[in-house]
Amino acid sequence: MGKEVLSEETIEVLRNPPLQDAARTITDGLRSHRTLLIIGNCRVDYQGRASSKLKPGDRMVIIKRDGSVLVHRPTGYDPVNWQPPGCKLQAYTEKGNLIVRAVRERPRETITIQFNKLYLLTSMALIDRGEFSLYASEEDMQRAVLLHPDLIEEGFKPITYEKKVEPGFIDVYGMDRDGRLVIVEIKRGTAGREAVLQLAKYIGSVKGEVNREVRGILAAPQLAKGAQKMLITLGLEYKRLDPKRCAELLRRSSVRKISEFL
Amino acid sequence: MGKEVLSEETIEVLRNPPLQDAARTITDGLRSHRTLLIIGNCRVDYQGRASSKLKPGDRMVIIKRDGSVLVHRPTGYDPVNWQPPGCKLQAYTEKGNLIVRAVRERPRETITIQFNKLYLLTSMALIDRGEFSLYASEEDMQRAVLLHPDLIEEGFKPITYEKKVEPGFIDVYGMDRDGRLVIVEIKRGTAGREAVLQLAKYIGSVKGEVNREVRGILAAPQLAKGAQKMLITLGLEYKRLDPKRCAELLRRSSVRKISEFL
DNA sequence: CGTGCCAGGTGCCAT
DNA sequence: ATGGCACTTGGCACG
Repeated sequence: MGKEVLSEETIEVLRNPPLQDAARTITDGLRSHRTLLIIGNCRVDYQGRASSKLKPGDRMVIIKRDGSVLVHRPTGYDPVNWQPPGCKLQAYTEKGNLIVRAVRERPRETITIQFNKLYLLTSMALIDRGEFSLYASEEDMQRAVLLHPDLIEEGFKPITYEKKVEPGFIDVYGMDRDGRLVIVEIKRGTAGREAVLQLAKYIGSVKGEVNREVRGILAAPQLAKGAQKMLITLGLEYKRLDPKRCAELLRRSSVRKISEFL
Repeated sequence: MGKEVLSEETIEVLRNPPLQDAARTITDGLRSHRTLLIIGNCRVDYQGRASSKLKPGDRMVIIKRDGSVLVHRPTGYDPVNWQPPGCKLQAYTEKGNLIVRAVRERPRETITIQFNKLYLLTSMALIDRGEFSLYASEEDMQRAVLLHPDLIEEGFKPITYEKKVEPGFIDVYGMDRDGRLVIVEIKRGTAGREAVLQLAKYIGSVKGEVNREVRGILAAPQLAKGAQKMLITLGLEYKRLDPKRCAELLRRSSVRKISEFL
């Protein structure tokens, strides 16, 4: 797989450009579907499902090649104004201002950005084919196990989750098909010796309370080398549990609240 | 009111900077709470409520002065990775890469951005005190109803708004021309089954308290198909209410404070 | 297409 | 801190 590097020519930077020049560069950029970044002082109007007015201030405007538009203030996670992908754009000067207008059909919405000064204009041909993967959180995996106990083993029946014992909280606490107590420790990533130790501590604690056999199962996508040895030594078990599969299972189920399970 | 213009010195632009220089500029920028814009080739890791991996590609990273972080790909409305305001940041080089790490406590979440090449680095002191106003929100609709109760029906008299009952808050609570209690639930978009359910819950709660007839009216611009059926089944009513029209009515009236109505 | 449902939702305001 | 809920929610899956 070759590394792709952007050549210098594919990124154009104008500092404090005259608005006329800016309009031309933006129009060119829009035509060739480049990514545009406009930083300057502007006001913004929005008309659509709702409507809004934003008085002048310094903002960053991102125009992506799929036609999405983001207007960002210097604070906050959310864009103050925006347009989702697929809208039609135009840029021009009018009465000494640079106007950028983005129109979306269905629903009909318009945002109009009016710059009186540009600090920076960047027109870029960014290349991004990097794969993105999102994995479930440990909480999600816990939910999945409660919802589908067979993920641990056939006949497993959860009794509680996050059960408090002396050393901490047991992820899932239940019973196997033969009525033996089972403690499940879930890890989202590769489970190391530390996880095994954690599980062992819980088992010790529970054994001290109930005085009968207690099984311990470490559920994780992968087991570190040293961890396997340790598991065997301590008489504990391992069950492969894939975060991605857990996430899929949850997506299919409509149960959201963890408290609805038991 | 004087117009504020950013002086040229308050915006620093580095093109294709060595990563060492970039790390220094970013660290300085973080300390002085400037807005940072980093464009380059990077991979991103996220660990927190969930976890994610993003393989290398060209991205735009915005670091705002409140500690929010946005990683944007060249397409899409959403940032591929992010951190809400208030997180702790650091930047440094390691093995020839520029690392930017943003950590949030409660919930503990970390994103790590690893650049192998920067195309552009901008450090800015943006000034934005422009007021933002949004019209035709659900709050506007509520205000409009309080100001012009006839929007619901002739003779409707509001008693309270945002009345707290067991399951939540009643948007508008009042009485019809015949002295029957009325609960109004307002939605600014198409009202679905969920909205009907919400209304039904409030009615149940109020009926349990007052032991007399209670009408329920769902006010929204549109009713989803399944919702209509459900409304009829539950003996509830629908009143068309347009957010834009509400905003219009408010503009004509000069009453702004919602507390001045009752 | 509309309708429903999830999101690393985020944000705002209440107790 | 937790709860309730709106959002120009946006996004996706599904009938």
